[in-house]
Amino acid sequence: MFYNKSGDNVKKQKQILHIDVNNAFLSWTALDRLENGEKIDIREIEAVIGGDESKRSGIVLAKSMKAKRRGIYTGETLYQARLKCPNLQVFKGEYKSYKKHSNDLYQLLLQYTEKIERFSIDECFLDMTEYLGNKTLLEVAYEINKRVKEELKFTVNIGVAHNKLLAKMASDFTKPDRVHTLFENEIETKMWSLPVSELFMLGRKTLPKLNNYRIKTIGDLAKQDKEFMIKKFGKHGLLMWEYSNGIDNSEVHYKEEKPKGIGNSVTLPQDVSDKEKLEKILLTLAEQVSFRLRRYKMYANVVNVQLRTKDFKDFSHQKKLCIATSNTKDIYKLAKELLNEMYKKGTFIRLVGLRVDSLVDKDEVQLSFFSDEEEKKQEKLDEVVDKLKEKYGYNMITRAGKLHSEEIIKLKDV
DNA sequence: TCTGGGGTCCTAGGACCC
DNA sequence: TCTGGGGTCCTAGGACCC
Repeated sequence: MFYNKSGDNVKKQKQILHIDVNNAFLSWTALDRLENGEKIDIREIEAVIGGDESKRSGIVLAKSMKAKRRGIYTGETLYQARLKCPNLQVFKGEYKSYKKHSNDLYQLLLQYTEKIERFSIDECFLDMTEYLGNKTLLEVAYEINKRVKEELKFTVNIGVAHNKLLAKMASDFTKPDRVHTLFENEIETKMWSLPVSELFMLGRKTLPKLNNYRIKTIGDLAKQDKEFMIKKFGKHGLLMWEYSNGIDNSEVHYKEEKPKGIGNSVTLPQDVSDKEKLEKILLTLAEQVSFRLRRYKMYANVVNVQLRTKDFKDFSHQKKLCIATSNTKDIYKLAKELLNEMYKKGTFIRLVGLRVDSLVDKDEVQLSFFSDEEEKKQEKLDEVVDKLKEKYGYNMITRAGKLHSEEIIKLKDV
């Protein structure tokens, strides 16, 4: 606690940085290629990282600055991107490599503060409040920006502010390789003139609703009556109103958190209307999901199955398990039930998803005295299979039952 | 549209209980 | 009964993020 001139308690202002890797997947792929002796730096040409069109996942995951200047944006189809840019070069990504580069960045940032929240694979929040020493927040930002460039060979944008929201908004200003401040006295000049769609947590569904109320800029939103926003948009309305006014009291969550749910889903190479096939796919997904669950040493209480039809309609059903479990067989059994109750014969399915929710730590669960022999046997089986998977790689070990679905969906490394 | 996959959080309605 | 009101749990769906 600190004191102002009148002797009142005032909370010390937080000193926050938001680090955002520029065109992360593309930059990191560029580095890997250069390392392998390739001559062309794909950051310097019209290039994107894209999904696999033959697997019906042909979308843009990241783009170079040159591709961006052609109007290509993340999430659009490769087909659309090629129309805008006929010479576009498309490259595949490698998740493992991204993880490594992300860790390299994290290790460098740890030299400045331990209070780092890994917001995604390419974004971090730093709470520098207690770690500035005799430097200013801005000086640290420039130092990090320079060191990342020199030592890690990619560039970052850094937002400098007194809360996470403003730091995040700031890092999104002009790109790449820039440091931007967004302090309270700069909100009006730097943020309020932006289109309201630029505000964090304001998505494509909310934009037209706001436009209906003649709200076009973040400033327009900030000047709305708070109660009006709550009345029209509920909690989300309050959140948007606060964000537009630069209000955010959330902390930097630097302690590693356990997941609240774990899920895997797969877009099928062809639409499927055969329930037996869907069940096989569910078994494959159940193996994947429960393997990840066991790796976290957690149990699930809820199983959720998602289906997407060929015309892109999503359905999901979920159900509580009788007892929390991480058992492949138990999770698959309930998933199959859910599929059976929701699948209408003859419907063409494009995507199948399986996720587990309401996760609890394994050692916080009361072990049942009556867990029967069959259950113990299943646990042992999972344990043995998991060990083999850890040793020889996830895809080396399969169950007989799902062999057929392996022909349909090829698993990636977990 | 030739439209990914992994998450978190919120809302609304129904069941059930007091 | 021509039936109140509030709390909690469960489920389905949707919005948003990277």
